[in-house]
Order: sequence, then structure tokens, then C-alpha cells
Amino acid sequence: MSRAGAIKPESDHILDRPMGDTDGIDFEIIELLFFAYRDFISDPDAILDTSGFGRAHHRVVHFVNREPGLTVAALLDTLKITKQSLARVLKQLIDSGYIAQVAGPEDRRQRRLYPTERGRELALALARPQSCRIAHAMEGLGDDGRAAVKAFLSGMINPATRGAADDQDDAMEGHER
Amino acid sequence: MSRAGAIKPESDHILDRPMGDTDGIDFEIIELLFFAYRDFISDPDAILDTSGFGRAHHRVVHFVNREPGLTVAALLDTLKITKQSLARVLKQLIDSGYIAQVAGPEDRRQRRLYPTERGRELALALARPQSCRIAHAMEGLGDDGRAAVKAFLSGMINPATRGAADDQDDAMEGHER
DNA sequence: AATTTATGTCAACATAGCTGACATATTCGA
DNA sequence: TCGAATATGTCAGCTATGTTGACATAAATT
Repeated sequence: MSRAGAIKPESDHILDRPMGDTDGIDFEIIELLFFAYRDFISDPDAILDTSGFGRAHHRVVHFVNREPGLTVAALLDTLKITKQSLARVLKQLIDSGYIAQVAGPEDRRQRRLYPTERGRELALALARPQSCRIAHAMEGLGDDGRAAVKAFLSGMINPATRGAADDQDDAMEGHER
Repeated sequence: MSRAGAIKPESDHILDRPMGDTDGIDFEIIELLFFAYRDFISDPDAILDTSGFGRAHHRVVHFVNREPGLTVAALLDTLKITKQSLARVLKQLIDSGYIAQVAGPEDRRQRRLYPTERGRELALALARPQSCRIAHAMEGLGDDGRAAVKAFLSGMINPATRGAADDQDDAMEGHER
């Protein structure tokens, strides 16, 4: 039924020329990023399907393992999702024994999040294929090429976010946010 | 209620050491990719919110503009989603006048997809901030650095996908898939 | 004429995001 | 010390976007 009407829309100003590089836009990198990221997350996705978890769980497990003891607020800030959204997956991860909560030593309102051994194993299992993929993609590159990749990716990140990401080796204890 | 039980799970083997670079895993790039991609799609997301569309629409509009006349089957293959999933957003885009369908000249079962001027404008508007972000991230890099970035991103893509992405300038007419 | 192909469509479901409202425990400031 | 602010949890419902399975139609192929 929608068939007959759609056949010859000659009035609709149809364009048949590809949107190309005449517009000064770097479509190549845009598409490379799309495909690269899609395949990049397909590796952990396959593992997660087995465990009954999803990408949301992946992110939580990852960051809790990267910064044991981080607060719920800090995690929310990193993930940029709502607490209701986090609550769902976090509860499952705690109930399944991948993550444990401990009341904050100073501020006992806080629930600091720690990985269990099980949680650590999962995080590592998820990171491994991604690391392999990265290593493969870096294969042909020299130190300067690798540095360029890091500089590029850093430059893609918003300043506010970048602040947190750059300080990945700092504890930043004392002012969570 | 879940409060009392969660405070002191000393039996649970809690880990307080960050999952670090002792495991031979490149967590830095993993996180850079996560943040970079998140911010990368936040630009078009903001525009799409205005139009009442979402990321799914973005992808469809993008690829139809990049390869006008592509078939539904080819688009499904690029996006790697089901036809039912595509149908929803495609219908909206057609109804709103962003994309037009034309029966295939040779095989009239095909619905070849073309952008309208409106669709082209939307695709460009969505690509522009992404291109700016990329240009900014590339700023400090020389030609070799830029080449390294492209090589890296290409290397991150699965071979099957990479085939299609590499041929982006080919018409590939005659064997859609 | 029968089958395969390209596409569309209906129905039901899952994941993961969202808003809004409200509860509880704890800390902090006046 | 009391009231406000903070950190977190939770209930209820909505949206976007993916999934599977089943079936319909038109056109091409054999």
C-alpha cells in the first residue's frame, strides 16, 4: 500500500550525488570511528551475552576495577547516566558478587565500590580482547604513530571529561567530583 | 534494608588495588576510545534532540547520503541491524521527507534510497560538528600522525566490515553484498 | 507454475537510557 | 541542637532502539 505512492516521487528533489569531500567534511574519519567503535565493543559484547550482562554492566565493572573505592557519585559522573539507570545494573552486579559496597570511612553516607575477585576476573576477561584488537591495530605504528593516536583520541574528548581521564593515575582523594 | 547487610562484607575478598598496567592490557587506549566516542556522538545527539530523531536516524541519513541509491539490503548490511529495526526509523525519515524511495531500475523489487535536499542538509548539519571535533583533534599532528590515526582506526575494524568501508569511493554496482 | 528474493509489516519482548517523586541515613551549618 | 543539605536507594512509568518469529506481496528466476 505504501508501495504505489513511493515509486516516482519526481517532485521531491531527489539527490543522487554522494555526499562527498566537496563539503570540507572528513567523512572518512567519521566512518572509520563508527566502524572501529562498533567492532571494538563487539568483543566484550560476545562475552557478556554468556554471562547475561550487557554493556552497562561492562562499564560499571570496568571503572570500579580501575578505581576501587570510588563512590557512587563519582561513578555516575564518569558514566554520565542517572542514578536510576545505574542502580539497575549495579544491583545486579552486587547481587551476583562481582562488586561489593563498603560504607565510606569518613563519610558513612557514601557507598564505596570495590571489585571482588570475581569482578576483577570479569573486567580482565572483557578488556583482554579489546587490548588485543588495539595491539593489532597499533602493529605497524612506531612510537610516534602511537603517540599520534593517543593525542588524537585525547583531543576528541571534551575538556571536562578529559580532565578526569587524564588524571587516571591520580587518586584525587578528597574531592570527589 | 539492603543497607545493613552491605556494610562489612569482609568475607567477600574485596580488592582495593586498581586494575592496572601490570596485566599487560592497554587500559589507557580502551578508556580514551570510550570517552572519545561518547563525546564524538554527543554533538549530533544534541541536534537530533531538536528534530525529534535519534542516533538510529542519524546513521540511516548518513549512509543514504554517502551512497545515494543504495538498497535496503545494502543498508542493513552496513548497519548490521534487523530489517524490523531499520523499518521503524526509515519509515519516519521517509514520511518526514528526508529520504525518498525509488524502485530499482533493473530489479523493481528493490527500493533504492535517496536523500532529499532536506535529508542532505540534515546529514551535513550532523557531520559538521563531528568534522570540527576531528579537525581539532588532528590539529597538532603532521601528515604522518594523521596517517597513523587512519591506519589505527582501520586496523580496529573487522576484516569483513573493513572491506565495505575501504571501498567507500567505489560504486560497487552489480553485486550488493 | 513453482520457487526464491527483496521488501514490508504485525506482535511481542529486552536493554538501557530518561524524568519525577519520595525515603533514609548521615553530615554540616547556624 | 535542630534544620538543611548531601549521598544514596527506590518506585513507577516512559522512550529509543535493538531482538525474534511469523506472515504478506511483488517481482525475478528457474
